Amino acid sequence: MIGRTVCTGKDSPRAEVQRERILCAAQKCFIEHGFHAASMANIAAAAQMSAGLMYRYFENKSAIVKAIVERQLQDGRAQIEQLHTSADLAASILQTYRLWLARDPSVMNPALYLEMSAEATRDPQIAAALQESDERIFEALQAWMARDRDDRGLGLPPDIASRRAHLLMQVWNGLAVSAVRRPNQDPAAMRDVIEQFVNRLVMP
Amino acid sequence: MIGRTVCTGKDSPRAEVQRERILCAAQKCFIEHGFHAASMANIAAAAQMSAGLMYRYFENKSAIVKAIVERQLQDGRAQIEQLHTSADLAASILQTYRLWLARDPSVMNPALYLEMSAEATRDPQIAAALQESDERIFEALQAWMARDRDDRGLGLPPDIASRRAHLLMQVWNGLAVSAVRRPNQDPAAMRDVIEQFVNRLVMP
Amino acid sequence: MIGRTVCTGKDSPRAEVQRERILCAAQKCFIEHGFHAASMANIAAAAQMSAGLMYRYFENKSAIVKAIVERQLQDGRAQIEQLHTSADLAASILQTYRLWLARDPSVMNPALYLEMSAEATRDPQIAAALQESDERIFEALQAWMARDRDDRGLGLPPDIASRRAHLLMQVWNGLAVSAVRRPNQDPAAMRDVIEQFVNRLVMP
Amino acid sequence: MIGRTVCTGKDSPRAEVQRERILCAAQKCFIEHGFHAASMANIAAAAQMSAGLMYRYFENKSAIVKAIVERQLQDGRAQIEQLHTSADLAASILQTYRLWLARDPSVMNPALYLEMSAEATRDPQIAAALQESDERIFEALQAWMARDRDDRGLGLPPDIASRRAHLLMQVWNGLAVSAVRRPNQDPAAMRDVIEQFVNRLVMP
DNA sequence: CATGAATGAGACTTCATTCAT
DNA sequence: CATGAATGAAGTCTCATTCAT
Repeated sequence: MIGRTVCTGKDSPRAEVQRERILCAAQKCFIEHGFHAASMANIAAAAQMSAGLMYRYFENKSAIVKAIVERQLQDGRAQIEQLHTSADLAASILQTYRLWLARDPSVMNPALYLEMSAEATRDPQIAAALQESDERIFEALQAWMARDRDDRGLGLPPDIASRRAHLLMQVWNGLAVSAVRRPNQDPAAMRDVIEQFVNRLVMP
Repeated sequence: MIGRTVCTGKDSPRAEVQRERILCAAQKCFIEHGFHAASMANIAAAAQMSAGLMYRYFENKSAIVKAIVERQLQDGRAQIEQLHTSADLAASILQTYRLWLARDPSVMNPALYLEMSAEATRDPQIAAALQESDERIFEALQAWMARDRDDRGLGLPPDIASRRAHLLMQVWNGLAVSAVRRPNQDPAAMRDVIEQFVNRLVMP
Repeated sequence: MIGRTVCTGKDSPRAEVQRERILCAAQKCFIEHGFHAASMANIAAAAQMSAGLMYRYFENKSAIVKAIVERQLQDGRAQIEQLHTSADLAASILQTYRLWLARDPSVMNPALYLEMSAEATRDPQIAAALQESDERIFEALQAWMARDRDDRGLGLPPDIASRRAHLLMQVWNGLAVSAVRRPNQDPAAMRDVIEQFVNRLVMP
Repeated sequence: MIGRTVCTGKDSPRAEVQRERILCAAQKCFIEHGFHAASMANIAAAAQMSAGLMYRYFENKSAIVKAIVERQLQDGRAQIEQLHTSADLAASILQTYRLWLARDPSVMNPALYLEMSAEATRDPQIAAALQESDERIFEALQAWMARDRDDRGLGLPPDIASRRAHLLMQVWNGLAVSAVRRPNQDPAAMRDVIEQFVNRLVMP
């Protein structure tokens, strides 16, 4: 212990790397099998480690689920933020939809999004996490819509901004459902739908 | 046995009644626990019958899930049909949303809707059922929007009708997600959102 | 259901027989391996049934342990009762000690007796069961010692009866410990010890 | 390395200190959780060292258990020896009982005493250790009772000394059981019981 | 000397499914 | 037709022990 720099413990970089491996594997398994059907053994195999080892980094399976939920929410918020920082809202939404259809692993997975939403009706912790995240999204969208056009906002009156933020969230959610239910849909077919919608959404 | 009408077999009315009991119980259990966490024993208890008996009417648990999925799709289509037979589209959508928030058991359950949508990414049969149902919904909506106003339609040109049918479906899906993720939302708060959306949706 | 007498459920004779099988097996395993080291698989094998089936009759392993504890306490009380209904107390105690040394399965097992006593320091439910049982034993002994000699008692004054009841319990416990720790002891060697003790115990 | 006394190996003072730490921790854990339920991780944490390190000083968990058993036997013998070196036997026994009830960590722990006695029926090594220790205790007690009163003995004839030594051991064991099973007993309530017993025990 | 990450066996428990009654 | 007892596989989780660092 003396004169030697050890680097262990639950906060060590090593531990962080392991947690990361587990979460990557878990995400893959949850997408493939769902939260309940994916087993700890599945995840361990995907993470190339023994099942027991995972319990060094996560208290139990539920903790892994929670962590994945948290991640998905983050990924979702990241995608939403791109919307109102992009010059072309319609193109941005369409791109999101494309990534969902392509099951791009670097963005929120829409199937997980639905599954964790359903799970929220059974698990209060998940429900709370989702609500909080949705709240943050809504506020960010509304703020952006109400902000001055000079300040990269839409310059809408607050009450209209609120309604449109809500509507945008519904459509965003709806597209996530669509991406899951109609995975072979040609995203181009949605281009006009989205453009028309956006045209009216941003209309003063 | 003489003078008595024997009425057995899988298509007897009795069998139909039993299947019905099982499906009612299953729906309740699936809503409460999810497809995977609900056990055959749970369902049997809810249906007030033995677990073994259920296998006389359904090949296995998966068959019950499939049947519930079919039912939910039917319930969903029934709700959608109400939309374009109603005089007031906005009120009708809002009412749908209200029922979802109230977890009214006589209509499609939005949590199940999300869960089975997620499940569709894993089960091709479910995926096919969903796609077909969505297709039918889309066509009905588009037909209604394209039909003459004299004939209780919206009288929109076909390409516009198509886009707006798509958009309506996204919003409908989005509201289902909302009903699950924000179960304590005051439905009245959505009234203006929906009305504004509908105003533009039905605009010639 | 109609016109047929079914006999199932958790209170059926069948269930009682199964519970008995499980408890017999469990007792054997607990004696052989101890409460913790005996596994549900051990018990299932000894009971010649699958491990899962045991959960139809007992909620969990702990419930089996509790049931065995309860049984042992009953067996112990039965042995104690024999003491003061017998004409020859010393012979009766010696016989108890003999049975313990012989590991006679029809009487309280002294090793289990010690193990469950130790377990009582960790499990409040077990502790409560033991205390209650000890209380009943003490009161029975004291009552017997205080009862008139005409009424098959020892005719001792209450305070003396109380002290001697306590002392008898200590020796009884001590012999149980002895039976476990010195299993090869010749019981005859204890005859005089017990007789001398009893002579003075019953002295007016 | 010149001029420095290297002091390693299994017999170094350092090693002895480590073993001591481990045993202290193990005793605490065994008392708290029992031999089986206490984990090596528990013990390591209590000893403030890594789990792996313990294997440098003990071959395995069983070796630690054995060492603790030896310790308890030593502690027990130390308490017994106090009995026949004390002027007042009854007071000495009562004091022992008091310390047991108080769970004083500096004396033999009665719960461990019971647990290891039970374990002796499963583990021949433990059984042998216990028998040998009991033998030594018995002989010491008997010798004391047979020794001349001038030589701080009781001056009893050998055969009587033998019987009374046995009886004393039963009562001693019985009090250990009592301390475990009736932890809330007021020790003063046992005073008269013990005094009466001792009066007759030491009677010529 | 010391760590704690890693493993593999095994513990408890649940559950879909079958089948004798 | 109906039961629920029974099984076996599988799931979650724990833990003694080893070993690279």
